This record gives sequence, C-alpha cells and structure tokens, in this order.
Amino acid sequence: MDTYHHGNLRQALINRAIETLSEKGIEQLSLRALARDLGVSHAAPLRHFAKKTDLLGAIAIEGVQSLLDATNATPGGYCGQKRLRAMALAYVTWAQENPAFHRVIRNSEVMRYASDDVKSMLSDFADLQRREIRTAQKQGWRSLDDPDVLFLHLVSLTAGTAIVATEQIYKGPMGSSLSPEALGASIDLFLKDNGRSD
Amino acid sequence: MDTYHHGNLRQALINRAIETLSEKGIEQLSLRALARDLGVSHAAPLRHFAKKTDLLGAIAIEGVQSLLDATNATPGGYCGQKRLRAMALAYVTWAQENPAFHRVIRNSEVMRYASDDVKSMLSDFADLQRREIRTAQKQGWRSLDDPDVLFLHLVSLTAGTAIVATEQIYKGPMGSSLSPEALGASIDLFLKDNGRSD
DNA sequence: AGCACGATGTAGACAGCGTCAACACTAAGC
DNA sequence: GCTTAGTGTTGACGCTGTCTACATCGTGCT
Repeated sequence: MDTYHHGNLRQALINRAIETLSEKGIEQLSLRALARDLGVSHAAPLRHFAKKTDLLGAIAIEGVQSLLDATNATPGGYCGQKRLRAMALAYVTWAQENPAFHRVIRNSEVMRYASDDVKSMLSDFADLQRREIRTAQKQGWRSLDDPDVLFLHLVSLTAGTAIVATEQIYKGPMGSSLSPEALGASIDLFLKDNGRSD
Repeated sequence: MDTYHHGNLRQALINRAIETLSEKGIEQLSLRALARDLGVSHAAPLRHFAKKTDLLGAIAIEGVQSLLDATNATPGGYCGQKRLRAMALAYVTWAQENPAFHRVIRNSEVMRYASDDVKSMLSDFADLQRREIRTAQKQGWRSLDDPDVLFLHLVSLTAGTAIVATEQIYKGPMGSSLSPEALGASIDLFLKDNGRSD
C-alpha cells in the first residue's frame, strides 16, 4: 500500500528536477509540477526546500560534485599542460553529458543564492587550475605569459566551449564543427601551443 | 491632461524592460510590473506583445542591431587578424556596456522563439567572422589550421570572455584579472599568436 | 459634418505559480 | 502509551501570463 510519507522525497525531488531540467530548461521548472510528477501534494516540497532556490542550490551541490568527479576521473599521471588539456576536455564533455547540472551551475540567479559550500568548492577548483597553469609554465608552456591572463583565457575558453557545445543557439551556425574532434582541436589551439612552432 | 492612449507604449515597454533587465535580470522581468511602471493597465502590453517572448524578441532585435553597430564602429581599415581582434574586443566591451542586450541575446529560451530576422542577422554576423578568418589565414595567421576549428575557437572564446567579464559569479575567482588590459591580453593569446614566435 | 472602423487602453476573469499557515499522520524516544 | 519532531495535506494569498469583453481615441470615407 502507499505510505503516507514518501520515504525519500528530498532526493526524489532532486532527481526529478534534474530530469525536467535536462528536458525543458530552468525556467520551466516548477515545484508544483515536481510534486504532481511524484504524486505528492503541491506543498510537500516545501518541507525539504523552503524556497525554490534551495532546491536549485541542492542540485548545484550535486552538480559541482559531479563536475569534480568528472575532472578527477581524468586519466592520471599527467601534470601541467597535459593535465590542463584533459581537464578542459573533461569539462566540455561533462557539460554535454550533464546539461541539467551545467545549466544550474552556470546560472547566475542560482549561484547568487548558492551555499558557501558550493562557492568554496568552485573556488578550490579554480585554484587547482591556477596551480596546473603554473606547473605547465614551469614545463615551458607559454612560460613568458602572465599566469592571471592564462587563467582568464582558460576559464573563458572552457566556459565558452561548453556553452557553444550545449546550447541549441549555436548548433545552426557551427554546423559540423561541433564534433568531439573539432572541440578537441579547438582546445588544443590554446593548450598544445607552446609559444614555439613544433 | 493625460491622454487615454499612451502614444508610444511599445517603445516605452522595450526601454523600461531594458532598464529592469540590466538591474534585475531576465527572470525578474514581468509584463505587469512594466505596465505598472509606465502607468498603464496590466493588459495594455498585450496590445503590442501578445506573448512575453514577443517583447523579449523585440529586445533581441534591438540587441543584435546594437551589437552589429558596435562591431561596425570598430576602427576601420583593418582586415583579417587585426579586424578579428577588434571585433572580439568590441564584442566583449559591448557585452559589458549592454548587459541587458547581452543577457537577452545569449538566452536560449529567448532565441528559440526569436524571429527569423534575428537569426539571419546573427547568421550573417557569423559569416562575416568566417570570412575574416579566411582573410587572416591568407595573411599568414594560423594558416595551417582548419578554418572551422578557428571559427569554433573564436566563437567560444569571445562568448566565454563576455560571460566571464559580465557575470557576477566569476568576479570573485577572477579577481583583478578582469581589467580591460587583461581581457585584451587574453584575446591576444589567440589573435596575436601567428604560430611563430615574434 | 458625421459616421464607421481599426488601433489602442481598461476591467475582469482564469489557471498556474511560489509561499505561508493550520491541520493530519507517522515514527521514534521517554 | 504519550509526547514530540518530522513529514505530508489542505486551503489561502498575491503574484504572474494570458484571454475576453468593453471603452476610447484618431483617421478616413461619404
């Protein structure tokens, strides 16, 4: 028989939200629709997420965790330039495979109200990239460039590539140049170039 | 005395929408609030924009026009690589100076319902960039690279840089490296590099 | 002039939304 | 076994976008 209490409504809400987020985007997400989908009353979600932004915040935590897992699952043993390349590609691939997470994490409304946990995780992630840039430079990659500029460039390029690779708007203009090979080649324009011809 | 008819409600709605868009973002925009701000009844906007997306579509048209104007106002006489650099910088600067337009144009919900006019204008803009890439390559800039990959890279980098430069999320992690000089230097990593040391 | 008509604004209604408050059920600890 | 905290339900409020019916204005026709 059906129990009065759902049992795991909190996680069920998150999971269903991720589904609808992938299908219909963030503006179409509604707490009441989630409640209907899960067969609970319209106010039940409020027991677990007082505000809609709290649900999105919880998804953001899972999303950042998923992103960190994806970049950590990157083939090990590399350091510096090769690691940066692997991380950048992992980011783009992750964005393509987890559109819901990607949209949530890159949404400024969500991140404005995100918990400090999320912010510090992302901050650590940024620091990791900064360190790898330093390492790569010590190995001779773009050693004369300002590391802050390299970091800005890396973040801009990966964020932009992920968006171009996932947003429907760009599908038309880009045409065939969104294959994994093309994406890798584009990343390589920055991350294989060592400032000298090779 | 006040006239029964507003006189230019359509443009007034667009202008006020751009204001609130800059201040509060796209999710906070409401037709009824606009009507209140302009002192007309809650349904008056519907005479000019049957759907909320129609208003955003109209703003998108003005936005794309503004973007094209900004890139055309780029110092003339250049072709190829220098022109690409000027266009990329103009795009980022434009995004910073016109956050409302930038948000609307980069919003996939809006662009999904955008008119064919907007889409063809953006398509022409993309073609222009492709041509400049070809020209730059003939001038020796990255002449061995696949032009499709260069185009993908250019779009990703400019889109990403504009987002990093405008979205509050990145302000923290990026810190001081968002000065115009840093942005220019980051763009130059792609657009000044000619594949050989110089 | 006067009249019809289209364009534009108003008033009211409806459903859907987020959110709050009051109440109902259930499990867990004393 | 009773209390209590956690969880789900019901109903309400004000907000939203959108629809319909009605009001008012300017403009062109006769």
